[in-house]
Amino acid sequence: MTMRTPIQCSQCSMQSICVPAGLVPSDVEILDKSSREPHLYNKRSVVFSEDRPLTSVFAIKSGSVKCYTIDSNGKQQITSFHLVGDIVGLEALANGKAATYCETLETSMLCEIKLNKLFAQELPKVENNLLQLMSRRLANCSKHYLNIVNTSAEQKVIAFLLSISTHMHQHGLSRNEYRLPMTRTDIANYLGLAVETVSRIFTSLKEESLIDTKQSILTINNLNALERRVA
Amino acid sequence: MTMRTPIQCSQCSMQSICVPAGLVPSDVEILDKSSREPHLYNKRSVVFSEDRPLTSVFAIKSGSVKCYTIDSNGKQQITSFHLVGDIVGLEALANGKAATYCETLETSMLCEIKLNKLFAQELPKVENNLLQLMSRRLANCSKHYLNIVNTSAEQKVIAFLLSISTHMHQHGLSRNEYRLPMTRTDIANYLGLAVETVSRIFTSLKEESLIDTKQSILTINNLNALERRVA
DNA sequence: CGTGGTTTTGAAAGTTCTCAAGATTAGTGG
DNA sequence: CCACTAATCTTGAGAACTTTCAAAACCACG
Repeated sequence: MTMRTPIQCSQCSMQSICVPAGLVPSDVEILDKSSREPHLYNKRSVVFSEDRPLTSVFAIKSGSVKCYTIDSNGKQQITSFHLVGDIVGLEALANGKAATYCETLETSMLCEIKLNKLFAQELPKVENNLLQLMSRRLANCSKHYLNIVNTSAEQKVIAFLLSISTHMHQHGLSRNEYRLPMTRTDIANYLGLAVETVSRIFTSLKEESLIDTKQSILTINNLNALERRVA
Repeated sequence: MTMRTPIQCSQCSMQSICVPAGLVPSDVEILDKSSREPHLYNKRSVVFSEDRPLTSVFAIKSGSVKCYTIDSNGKQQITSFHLVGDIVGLEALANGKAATYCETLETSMLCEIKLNKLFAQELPKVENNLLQLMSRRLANCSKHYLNIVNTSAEQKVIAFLLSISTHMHQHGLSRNEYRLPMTRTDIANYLGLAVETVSRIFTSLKEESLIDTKQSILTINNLNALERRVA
C-alpha cells in the first residue's frame, strides 16, 4: 500500500490540511529536516500510551483518534476526540510524558513530528506557531467545558454534533453531512452521559427531523435550529 | 500604600511564587527589560474583558480571580479560577483577544507580562518556558474535565476542594486549611450544579467530619478519605 | 449466515434541580 | 461600635431529568 511509504511534507497532498493546523509554509522545509514521517495505523491502534515518554506530536492526515485515561478502577474515560487536521499530543510537552492514551477509531494516517529535533534548533518561528496552536487549543478547551457544564443532556449532544460540524467545515468538508467515527458508547463516555440517554436523544432529534442517521453517517437537516437549542 | 509602587522582578519578594510558574530565574532580567509591572486590584476589578485586545498575561502575586464568559442569554459562566502563583490570559495568545472576562475575587496583586515585547526579542528560552506552561495547563484542563464528567455532584465538589488543596500545597501553603475566595454560587456555576446542591454537599461533608468551615476558611480533616471518594 | 458487539426501547429508581422560605454573614452609614 | 440592609447560605419538599437494569432489534464481520 503506497500510503505506508513515507513522503516529504513538501510533497504531501495533505499539506493543505496539516499546514493550517499551525505550521506556516515557511516552516515546512524545516520540518522536513527534522523527522516527520507519515504512517498508516489500523483501526484501534494505540498511537501513544499514558505516562510513557513522548516528545512528538502527531498530525492527523486522515482518520480520527480518541484520547483517554484509565482511572483507578480501570474504567476508560475519554478526554478528547481528534479528527482530520488536528494535532495530538501537545499535553506531553510539559514533562515529556503522554497525559493520555491515544487510539485510532478507524484506519488513519498520522504524521509524527519529533519536537526534540525542532527544539534543538531553537526556532522561534516554529515555537511561536506551536504557542499559537496551544493557545487556540486552550481556548477550545474552555469552550468544550462550557458545553459540558450547565447544560442538559440534549444540549451536550447537540453541542457535540455541532463542534464536529464546525471542525469539518473548517477543513473544507461538508458541515451538514459527516461520518461519526466513534460509537454511541464513546460519545456517552466523553459527554459523561449514559449510552441509553445518548441514544434516546439521537432518536428524539430524528423524530423532530433535525438530524438523520444512516449507519455512521450523520446528516444535519436544520443547523440553525440545532444552534438555537444550545444558545 | 506601598504595594501600589511598581517594583522590579529582581527585587520582588514574590519571585519564589512567580518564577516556578514557568519562568526560570535566568529569564527574570529579560522580563525586567520588557515591561512587567505589579499592580494592586480592588475586589471585583475587571482585569481584562472577553474579545478585547490582549497581548499580555498576568501573574497572580496575591489574591485570586475568576475567568468567565457571558452567554447569549446574558448568563455568566465561570470557566476557571486562578489563585496565587497562577498565570492568567494564555488563551489570548492565539488571536490577541481575550477569550474570557477576568475579575478579581478579592483585593489582589497582579503582574502584567507584556508578551509582544518578549516575542519581539525572539527568546527561544522564554518561549520554551511558555510552551511548558501551556502544555501543563492543557493537561490540567483534561484533568479538570475528568472531574466534571461522569461523577456525582459530591465527587465534583470534593475534586474541586482537592484541586485547590493541591495548588496551595504546590505553592508552599497549607493543604489542609485555606480560604475559599469564591462564593458558593461561583462554585456551583463553575461545576455546573445548583447552589443548593453545593450547599447540601458542604453540609453533609461537615456532618461526616471530613471538612469544617469557619466563614470562608475551609479545613480538611481527612484528606485521604476525600481522595478515596473521587478515585 | 450465524455471532458478538452496538443501538434502541421500556419501566423503575435515583439524583439533582427548582421553588420557597428562613438563617447567617458581610457591608454601610450613623 | 452598633444597627440595618443586602447578599449569601442553608434547608425542605416536590418536580424534572438522567441513570440503571432488562431485553429486543440491528449491524458488521468472519
